[in-house]
Amino acid sequence: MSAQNEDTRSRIFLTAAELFADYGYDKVSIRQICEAVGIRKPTLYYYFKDKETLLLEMINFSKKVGDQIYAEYVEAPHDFLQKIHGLIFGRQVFVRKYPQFFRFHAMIHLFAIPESIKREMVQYVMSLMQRFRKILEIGQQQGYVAVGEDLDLLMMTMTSSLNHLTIRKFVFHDDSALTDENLERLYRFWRKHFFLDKN
Amino acid sequence: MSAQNEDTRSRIFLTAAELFADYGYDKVSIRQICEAVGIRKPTLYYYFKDKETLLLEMINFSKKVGDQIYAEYVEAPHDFLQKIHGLIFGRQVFVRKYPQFFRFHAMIHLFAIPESIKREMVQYVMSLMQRFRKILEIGQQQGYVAVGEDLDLLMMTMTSSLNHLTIRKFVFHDDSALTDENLERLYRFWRKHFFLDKN
Amino acid sequence: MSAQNEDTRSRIFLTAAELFADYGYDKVSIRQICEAVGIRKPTLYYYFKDKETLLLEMINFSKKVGDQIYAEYVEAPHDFLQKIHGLIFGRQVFVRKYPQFFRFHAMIHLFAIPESIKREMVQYVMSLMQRFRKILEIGQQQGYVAVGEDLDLLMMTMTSSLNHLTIRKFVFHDDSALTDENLERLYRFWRKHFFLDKN
Amino acid sequence: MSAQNEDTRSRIFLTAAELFADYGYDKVSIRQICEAVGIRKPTLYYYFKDKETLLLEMINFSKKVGDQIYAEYVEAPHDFLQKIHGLIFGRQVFVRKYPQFFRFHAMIHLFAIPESIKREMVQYVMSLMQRFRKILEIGQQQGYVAVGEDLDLLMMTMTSSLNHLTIRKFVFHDDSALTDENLERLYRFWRKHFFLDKN
DNA sequence: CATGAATGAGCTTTCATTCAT
DNA sequence: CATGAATGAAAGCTCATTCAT
Repeated sequence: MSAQNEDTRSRIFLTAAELFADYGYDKVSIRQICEAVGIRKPTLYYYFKDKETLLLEMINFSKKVGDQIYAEYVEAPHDFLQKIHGLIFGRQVFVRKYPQFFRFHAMIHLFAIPESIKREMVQYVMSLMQRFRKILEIGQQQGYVAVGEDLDLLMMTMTSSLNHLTIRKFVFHDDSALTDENLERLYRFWRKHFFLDKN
Repeated sequence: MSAQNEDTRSRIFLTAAELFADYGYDKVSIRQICEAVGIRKPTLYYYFKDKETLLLEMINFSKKVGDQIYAEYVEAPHDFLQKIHGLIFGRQVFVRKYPQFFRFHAMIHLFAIPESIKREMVQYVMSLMQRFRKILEIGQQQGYVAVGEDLDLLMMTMTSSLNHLTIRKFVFHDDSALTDENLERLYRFWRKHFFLDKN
Repeated sequence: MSAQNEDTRSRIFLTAAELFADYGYDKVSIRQICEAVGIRKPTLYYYFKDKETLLLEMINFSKKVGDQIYAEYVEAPHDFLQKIHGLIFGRQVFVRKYPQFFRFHAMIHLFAIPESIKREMVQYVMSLMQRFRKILEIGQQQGYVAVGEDLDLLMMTMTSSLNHLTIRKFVFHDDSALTDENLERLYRFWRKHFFLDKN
Repeated sequence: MSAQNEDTRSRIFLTAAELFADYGYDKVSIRQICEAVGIRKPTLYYYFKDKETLLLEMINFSKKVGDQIYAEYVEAPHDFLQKIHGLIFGRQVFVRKYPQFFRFHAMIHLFAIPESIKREMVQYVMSLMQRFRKILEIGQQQGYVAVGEDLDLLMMTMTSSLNHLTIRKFVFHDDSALTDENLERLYRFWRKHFFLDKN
């Protein structure tokens, strides 16, 4: 693959990600993407079989990045509180590394996409939940989470808070939502209400 | 307005609500709505200026019902815990009273809608937040919420949990999410983690 | 159905028949048809679900007319030779009644059409053959066709000659092919070579 | 021209012939041909100026082979009946020698091709007819064909029967149509009905 | 009140073809 | 010899909307 090639391809990729994040998958036409990239329509089809495939490749890229960050910031650390901290701040790493892309990643759940892709996404989110539940079990073993705690509700509460902030930033364009300071506040809130202090 | 008139109008209204909830606002065509209702397109345009107006009227109806229920189940009760209980179970009242419509109400946040409408919706949701924050302040006055508690985060945590369950039911079609039993569990979870027992 | 309606619809129908006959089904675009008729594209789609349906309706009309003529000119007469005469001159009746349409009828076998439609057409032609074979059997009973004659070959020979002339006229634009005089010649040729004189 | 060169060229040639025969000239895209051959599009354009030229070269090849066989099997033999036999079985020689190509040869008349090419083809078919008429005149001289016979109709009848069988095989996929046995039957049918026995 | 008929603008996708390398 | 990259033109089709009746 020549440099030119890679360049055009990834320009399509990133531009489409931004547009999809801004207006939703099917409000964005191929024409719009092409105009934004500065190519003609058949060129886009040279790189991506069709619109759905373009979306799929973006979702897969999203997942890959998300998984990598989750592995590094949540699963790798040994200490439970560090995992929790990583869960919160891993998002910031994503945002900073692929700013345009994170918006896509955050929005993708919200807009109308082909049914088949939607089903796959639901599957994926479910599996993420399972993975996260294991983290909480480790927290219990390490004595940070009370025995008898309702882990499902705890998991849901934490996940939904984080998503809420993300949506507030990217859907409501509320820039105060996802600041480092705010996330630090969230971390303290969780420690205070949900986790035991071991000392 | 004759009875016939009103009937056709509300049949359009309800049918469109269901279709929008099922497939998203702009995946549903005027044609589809008309076919489902059993009328021709100009008839729909007789009752609703255009597709956007139809959506707007549905959103306003949604708000009205939501507000009524909020007033009755959250604002009316004197005791803070009753308010919280009402916050949770008011949704169930909505669901049972206008089943098709609640699905619309829950989904509307998630799909691509005209930008102007979206802005208005964001405004509305913000104002709801403010209203809810007042409830928490009352909780503080009544001694149920700790002095020094981070009310913003508390509010966000609660709101997002409830929304999470709603989405799980209507987007992920997970019927186990929004059962009475589950909501009761959530109520206990909140009481245990967030609210003080006054005795 | 208003008169206007019927008019536009049948103008599309006839214009498309001519164009299809001239250039073949998929060399003719919807745009071309619309321009020729003097309407816009959505109007065509108002009357015909899609291009394939348009073709199908034309084929069915073709069949209907063909069948009627076959019944009247081939099956109705009692005497075998009259049947044969009707077989030949029935075509002329079709040509004169629906001139544009007969061209379509003659060409449809020859051009690329959707596979599903093609299969159905083959079925139909086969069934016509069966019907025609019965005519020859009657000829045998009436003593016009020799006992022991190879009816399959006879049938094939006759059918293919007629088709040949038709193709020569409509594909090769050889106007001398399908004249009354020529058909009369063919009739005599058949009588001389294939049929017994009963006196 | 190198061997490699010739090889690629003829692979394109044969593959295109098969595809054209299967789906028709303009239902087959350059892309499809290239994928089937395993080359990229510009390579095809290196060997053939454009799609029409490719078709033309195929038609010319078709003609050449057809002419050769006609010369050898129809024109070369001295005895009229042998010529007729050759007319019938020459096709089988073609089929066996260039199986993929004969299908193309048989189908080419049937599908939409550029108008200019079509005109040329009609010319060619007409000239074949003239050539064949000469054969029948020889038959008359040799006493196999009755004086006063309508040679045009005879010619047409024979040609169209043969074409009919070919079409039945390649368009209708009726494998029973073009068997040696069937052709032998046809030969006997002709002898019996059209030709005089000289003894 | 309701509809038949019509439309402009737009959609996704594919085509044959070219040019620099 | 062969290809990666690009394109103008056109395909079939659907959309929200309107107007005369």
